[in-house]
Amino acid sequence: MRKQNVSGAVIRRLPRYYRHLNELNQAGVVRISSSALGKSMGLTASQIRQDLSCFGEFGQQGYGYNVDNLLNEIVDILGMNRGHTAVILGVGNLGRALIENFNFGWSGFHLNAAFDVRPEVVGQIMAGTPIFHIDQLENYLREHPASVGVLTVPRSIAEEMADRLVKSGVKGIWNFTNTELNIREEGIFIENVHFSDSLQTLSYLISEDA
Amino acid sequence: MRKQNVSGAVIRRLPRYYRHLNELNQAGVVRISSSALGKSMGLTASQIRQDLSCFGEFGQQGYGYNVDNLLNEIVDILGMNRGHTAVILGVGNLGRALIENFNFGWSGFHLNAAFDVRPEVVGQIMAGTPIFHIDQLENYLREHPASVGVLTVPRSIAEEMADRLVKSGVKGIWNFTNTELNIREEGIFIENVHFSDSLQTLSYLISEDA
DNA sequence: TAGATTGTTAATCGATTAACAATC
DNA sequence: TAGATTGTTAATCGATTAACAATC
Repeated sequence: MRKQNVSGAVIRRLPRYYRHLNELNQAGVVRISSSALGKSMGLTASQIRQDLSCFGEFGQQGYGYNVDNLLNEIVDILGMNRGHTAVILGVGNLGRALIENFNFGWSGFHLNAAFDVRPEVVGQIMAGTPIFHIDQLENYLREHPASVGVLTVPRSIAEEMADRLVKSGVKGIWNFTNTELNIREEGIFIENVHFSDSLQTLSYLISEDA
Repeated sequence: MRKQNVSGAVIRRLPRYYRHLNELNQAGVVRISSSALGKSMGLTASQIRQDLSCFGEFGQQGYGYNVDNLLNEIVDILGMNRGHTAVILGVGNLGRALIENFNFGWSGFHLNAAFDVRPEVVGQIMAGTPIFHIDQLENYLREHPASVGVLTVPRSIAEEMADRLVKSGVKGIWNFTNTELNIREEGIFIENVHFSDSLQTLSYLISEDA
């Protein structure tokens, strides 16, 4: 797998491949051609073959792709089989929603712990996830390293918490705080989930031409 | 404002402009040049001028852009001043997080109501938003049309709920269900917030080359 | 074998960047 | 006026699509 020259556009399509192949797999489909997959996903066959060729040769002439095999390749490409771990900072409504309803395992992650300051939640175990006081963050991460820190704290402390996560060795930050984090450390990746950007895009689309 | 030929890439940058200009405005900055704005946002001056020129001429030679004025233009372009309204379907953890913590007003929306089936929540008023039984959806929307329906229901009923929203006249669906909705009606827009796609992208980035 | 479909190279299309005349 | 900076046209770069020889 050579990932040096892979464009962001290709990377962002990989999770969609994962989702679609998963559905095909569960529906019992054994093989699929790039044109059939493309049709069902709204992509061209060319694009699918081009995308996959960034990572290897997974198909067979005259046959297409074995669904199960390709699914496993995508899992490997996405790094979903590396035993990644996560901790959540901020157990407000959104933090709780992630703890209780989001399936980290489905994306190859294990959620180790969550952190907050509020006495009502600190010490609890929520859907199997222990909640510690934020003061314990550094100690905890020293013992139990996390691949990713999930930021669901208030905007006002986002930057500070992000710094603490990075200092404690996370490789990525999953940022729900609707701020642009100014991390410039080498090799730290930030993935933003900006609800308001998303809603504003929708606003644009539904608004009549003026 | 002519929006026929505006590419998705440009549209997705508009909310970022909104965010940055807002911060500049609050910091008391009165004017800014495309090169200064670009530097602070990590874009080229060319791109900013090119982007804005899709919608009009908002600057002045030798001066740059008036921050307050440009901010208003972006608000108008994004349709944030059209009195858009929203309803939420599904008051689980995520629905509640949006009701209680997400600032719809900041994106130009008013959240009118939410819908669920669970007796514990139906009839409640949550952070000012009334929660009705889903059976009341059509009646309610007939009286109080909504621009957008927010889908925070379980995956299993996502498609069905989306259909009901579309039949009741929403123009857009803000989809948090991690499924691809198969709406093909003319002029209905779907904006997906796929948490797992986002986390898997991060997984790819933090995973070492194999 | 004949038909199907791959991986890859070449062609096209679109988006970003650079350059510059216009002008505040 | 001189300096700065726009809006826009042209050049470059990158991503998508088309074509096709290789081959299962």
